Amino acid sequence: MNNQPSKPYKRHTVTAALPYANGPIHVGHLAGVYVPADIYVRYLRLKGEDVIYICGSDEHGVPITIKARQEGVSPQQIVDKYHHLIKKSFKEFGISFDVYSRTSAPVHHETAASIFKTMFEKGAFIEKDSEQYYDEENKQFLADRYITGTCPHCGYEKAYGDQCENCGTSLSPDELINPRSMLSGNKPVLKKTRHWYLPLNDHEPMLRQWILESHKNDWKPNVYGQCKSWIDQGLQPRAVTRDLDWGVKLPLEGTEGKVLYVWFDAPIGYISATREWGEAHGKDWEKYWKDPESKLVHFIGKDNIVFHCIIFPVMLHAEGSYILPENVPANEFLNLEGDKISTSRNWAVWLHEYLQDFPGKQDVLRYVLCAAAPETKDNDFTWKDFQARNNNELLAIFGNFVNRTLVLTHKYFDGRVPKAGQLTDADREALESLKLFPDIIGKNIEQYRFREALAQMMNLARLGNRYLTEAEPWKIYKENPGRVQTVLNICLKLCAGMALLSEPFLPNTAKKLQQMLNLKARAWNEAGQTELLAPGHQINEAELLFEKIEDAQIKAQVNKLLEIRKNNNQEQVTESVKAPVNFDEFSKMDIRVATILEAEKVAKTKKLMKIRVDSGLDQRTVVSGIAEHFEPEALIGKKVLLLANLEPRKIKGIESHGMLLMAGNKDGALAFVIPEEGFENGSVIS
RNA sequence: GGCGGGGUAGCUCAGGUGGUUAGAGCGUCGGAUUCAUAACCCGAAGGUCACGGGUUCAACUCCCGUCCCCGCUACCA
Repeated sequence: MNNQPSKPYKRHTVTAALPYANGPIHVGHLAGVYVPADIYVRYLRLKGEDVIYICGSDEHGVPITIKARQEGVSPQQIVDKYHHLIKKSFKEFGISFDVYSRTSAPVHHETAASIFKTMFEKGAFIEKDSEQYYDEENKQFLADRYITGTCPHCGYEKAYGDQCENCGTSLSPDELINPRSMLSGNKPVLKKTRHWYLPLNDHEPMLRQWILESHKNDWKPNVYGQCKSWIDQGLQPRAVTRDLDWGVKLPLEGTEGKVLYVWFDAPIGYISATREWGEAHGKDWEKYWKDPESKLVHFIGKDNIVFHCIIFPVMLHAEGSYILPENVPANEFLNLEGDKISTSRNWAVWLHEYLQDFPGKQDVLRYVLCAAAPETKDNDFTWKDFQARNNNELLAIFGNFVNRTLVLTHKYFDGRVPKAGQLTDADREALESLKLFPDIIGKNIEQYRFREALAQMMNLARLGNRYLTEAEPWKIYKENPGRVQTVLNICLKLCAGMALLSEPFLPNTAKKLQQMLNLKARAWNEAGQTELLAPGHQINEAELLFEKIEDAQIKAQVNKLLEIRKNNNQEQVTESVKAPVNFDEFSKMDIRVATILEAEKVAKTKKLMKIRVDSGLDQRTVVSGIAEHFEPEALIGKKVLLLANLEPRKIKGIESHGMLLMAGNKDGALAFVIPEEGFENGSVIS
């Protein structure tokens, strides 16, 4: 990460991951992607660089069509709702996109279709036919999520084609017993369909050279390692089309009902957004994507590494005229109060709610999220930490130094910048240190070390506090007002430096401070210079930059989360009640007491145990997913309940005849279920 | 199970081609101070650098093994 190639770039193309338009933005998104990217581009702008910051809503894909169905509205209505909510909250929060577009925009459909077409004409795809479930009444192929049926594992009747919500198992549609189309309720039929695949494997030499060799030292370890892992495991062709009516239509004859797979069209959204910006501002957008002197950087979360480091670059490379990203600084995940953030479980701090609950405190959240950004490993957001960082750092160190300086300037010199006299060693030291900060902070930002950059920015304020305290102007004013002039002159210079250097991190605070100092906006490199404020310059009234956040406010937020946690636990209980069965259905089950004779772990699995049982009728082999909970030796001789007439099934090459019945609690622990006294093998449960 | 990332003070994190007393911020405790939103400033306590082996004159830093957390992946009848 340290050896930045010193290639000179003429311009910067910075993208932030497109938020999926099926929910609002939360602190995890901000800390991982939008805040770091925003700091980066604000810094580049202050350096006078040519930079464009691109984002937009990702609005295609099956989950949005599902959500639309559930709510009885069109997919467009869903994405409209979230697109506007997201766009508005970003704007209010101060994420300074040059353009925030959306993938349902006509310019995106055109761009994505055209890129597909170019690739198609260059022979970048392979075509393959396969059989997929089709709803004859609605005349359409069914996405995995649109097929429902009985879960082959737990018997839950409303399992989806990709996952059973009851037992959490991931499925494929052909595993479902008695599959039904969610559109018509009919039994779907298998029908042949044609799809286009991107042969990622053909591009392996390019990826090896580009990532493994030329970016070995400047990509983050998590990103580089993940890419290496994927490349070494061998890449597979990946379908780029789907049978769906929500998305970018294929620009080929005779392909009605087919759209680009969402992962293919989404990253192209960066390009179409740039095009939209270029057309609106009369700028040549293509330079930002095609000129090798443009530096392309993708800010994303770790879940997106493969798309931005492998798949999208392969697309760009196959298209032929595009540049590849110079870096992809992916962050890890942010947890909330110890638990994973979850949109569906409402376990999140939502940006639009934060903006309501803490009006005018955008910079506080920016500060906290940057200081605790998950740069090298997952991190935890807590309200207590939020409060502490505001009260003990922003307010006590940054705000306090500015306030002390301005109050003293007004008190002694009527708000006019005093003239510096003879400099002492301490004075010179302070000014020398100030000069170093633009470079120190800037270098850290350029290397995507935002936490360290922010800490350095705060060190400038610490330096100011120490200098001021040691100089003690309030003590010496009477006998030596000339000395006080020099001290405050230097303190004001430090404040002026802070007013510029804090801008990428705390843009609203920086602006406020610049207004208080009556300072015109300057370039980044001027921050270290000492003549920003001329003697005699009139400054404005001192206002507080930050206010204390009281315990009550924090308590309210914590309580809100506790309430959500409580609701989630209750919902889990009610949701897991299965559909009613009648007695006949129940009596089909042949459940018997059995004894475990042998048990061994199945090789190369985490959960599977191969178990030999005596069922009273016979001895048989059962494969059971309990290996995480028990040691094989501990099982031998144990009495268990056996579902004896479950259809045999091969698991990992082993034929399993039946199923062991276990009790499982909400923590995921398992326990045996057996008769109280030693009933003999074969005893029937009814 | 495979692959990747991580495991360093109460909390959030730095660090090192191996080399004297392992660093910072916040928190805690003590002192000093009053210009300042009980804030600032000074000082202290606090770490077997996940665990076990090995290489070495010397390892937190290199090698092997184990455990734990996160992600991808296989798998869950």
